[in-house]
Amino acid sequence: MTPKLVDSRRATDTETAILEAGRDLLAQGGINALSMRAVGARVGVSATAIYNYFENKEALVRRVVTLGFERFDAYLREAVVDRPEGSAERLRALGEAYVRFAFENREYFRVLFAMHADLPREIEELPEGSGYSLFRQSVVDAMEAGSIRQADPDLVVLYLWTHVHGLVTLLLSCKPDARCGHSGEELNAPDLLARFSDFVFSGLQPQAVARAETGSAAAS
Amino acid sequence: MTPKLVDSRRATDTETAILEAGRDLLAQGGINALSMRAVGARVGVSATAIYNYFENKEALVRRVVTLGFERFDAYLREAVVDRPEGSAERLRALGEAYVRFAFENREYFRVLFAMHADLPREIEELPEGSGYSLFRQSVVDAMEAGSIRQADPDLVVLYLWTHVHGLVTLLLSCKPDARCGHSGEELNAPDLLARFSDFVFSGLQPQAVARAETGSAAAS
DNA sequence: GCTGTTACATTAACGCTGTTCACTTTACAC
DNA sequence: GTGTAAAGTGAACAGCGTTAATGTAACAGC
Repeated sequence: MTPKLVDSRRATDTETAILEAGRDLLAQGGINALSMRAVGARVGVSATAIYNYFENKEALVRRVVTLGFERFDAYLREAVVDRPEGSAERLRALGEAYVRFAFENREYFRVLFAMHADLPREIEELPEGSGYSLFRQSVVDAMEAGSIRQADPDLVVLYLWTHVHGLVTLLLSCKPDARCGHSGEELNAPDLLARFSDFVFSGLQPQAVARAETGSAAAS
Repeated sequence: MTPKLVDSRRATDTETAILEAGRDLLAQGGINALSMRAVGARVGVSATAIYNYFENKEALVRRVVTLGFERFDAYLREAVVDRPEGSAERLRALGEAYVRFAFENREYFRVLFAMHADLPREIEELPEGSGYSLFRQSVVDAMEAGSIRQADPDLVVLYLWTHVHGLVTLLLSCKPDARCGHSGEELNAPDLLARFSDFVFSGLQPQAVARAETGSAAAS
C-alpha cells in the first residue's frame, strides 16, 4: 500500500538532505563552498545523484535561497512583535532586523541578495513573501497613524528598503568585520543605522530642522 | 643603452595588455569570464605567463578593479561640471552619475562593489580617491551654502552614498534590465532616484511637510 | 668570449569544478 | 516473472587556478 509512499518518502528525504547540506555549505563558505561534490559527500551520495532532484547547481542554489528568504522573514517577523503598530519605531526595528540578519548570516545574505552574477534571475526580484508584505503593511500603518508622511506606500517601502540594503551591502563589501573608518572613530552597522534614522525621517533639508527647533517658519 | 629599457618596456606592454584584456573580459562577462586562460589567449600568451606580472587571479582582479574606480571617478567628475558649487542639484547629479555608471558598466560595477565573496579585502574599502573626495567636498559645500542641514559631513556622505548604492544594488539584483514592478507601473533607476530625492532631502516626517506648506509650527 | 643571473615565456600536470553518459541497482505494478 | 521507472554509481570531459620544471633571451661582471 505504502511502498510507493516509502519510495517517494526516501527520495524526499534525500532531497531535503541535499537542501540542508547546501544551506550549511552556503552559510559557512559562500557560493564557492557549495559544490555538487561537497553536497553529495555531506548527504552520503555521489554528486551526480543530485541531478535526479535538481536540474543543475543553479536550480539547487535557487531552492536553497528560497529557504534563506524564509529565515530572513523570520527575522523580520520577530522584530515587530513588541513594537506598536503604526509606529516609526516599528519601521526602525525592521531595519535593525534586516541588518542583524545580514551580519548574522553573512555568506547567506551575500547569495540571497547577490547581484545576479552567479544567480538565477527569478529569485532576485524583491521577495514578495511575508517579509516584504510585513514591511509594506508597517509602512501603511505608520502613514495612517501619522508617524510618517503620506505618500505612495510602495515607493516608501522601496525607499526604506533601498536605504537599509545599501547600508548593509556597503558595509559588507567594506570590511569583513562590518566596520567602517569614519573620521577617526569606527562605526558599525547598527550604530550607523541609528544615526541615519534621523536623516531618513527628518531629511537633510535645513529648514525642516530649523523649523522644528525654532518654529521660525515663514508661512507662505 | 636602452636594451634594458626595451626589455622592461616590453614587459610593461604585456602587463598593460593583460590589464586591458582583464578589463574587457570583466566588463562583458563578469568575474567568471575573466579566467587566466582567457586573458592569456587575448594577450597572445600562455595563462601561466600572467603569473610573472600578478601573483594570482585575485591580484589581477584587484588591479583591474582599480582601473574601474578610475573610470568611475571620471563619471563623478563629469557630473559636477555644470552644477553650481554648494547646490543640492550638484549632489543629485552625483547620485545620477553613480547610477549611470552602474548601469552602463553593469558587470564592472558588480565586481567593483561586489560583496567581497570572491574579491580581495583591501579594494573594497570606500574608495578614497577623487570620486569620494569630490563627493565629500560637494557635501561640505552644500552645508556651507545652506543647501542641506549642518551635520557631520562624513556621516552625510555615507548616508547619501548608502542611499544611491542601495538603489543600484537592489535594482541590479532585481532584473537584468534594471526595472522593478511597482504598483503597476515600471520604474527605472533614474526615475526612482529622482522620486527618492524628495524623501532624502525633506525626510519622511509628516510635520516637515506640513510645516513647510502650512507654516503651522508649534514653537517649543 | 664565457659565465652567472635575471626576466619572460613555455608545456605538463595536479586537483578542483559542473555536467554528461552509460550503466547498475532497487522498488514497484501488472 | 516481467517490465518500467526511479535512484544511484563511476568514468569521463572540458574548464578552472595554480605549481613545477624547463627553455630562451638579454643582461652584468670577469
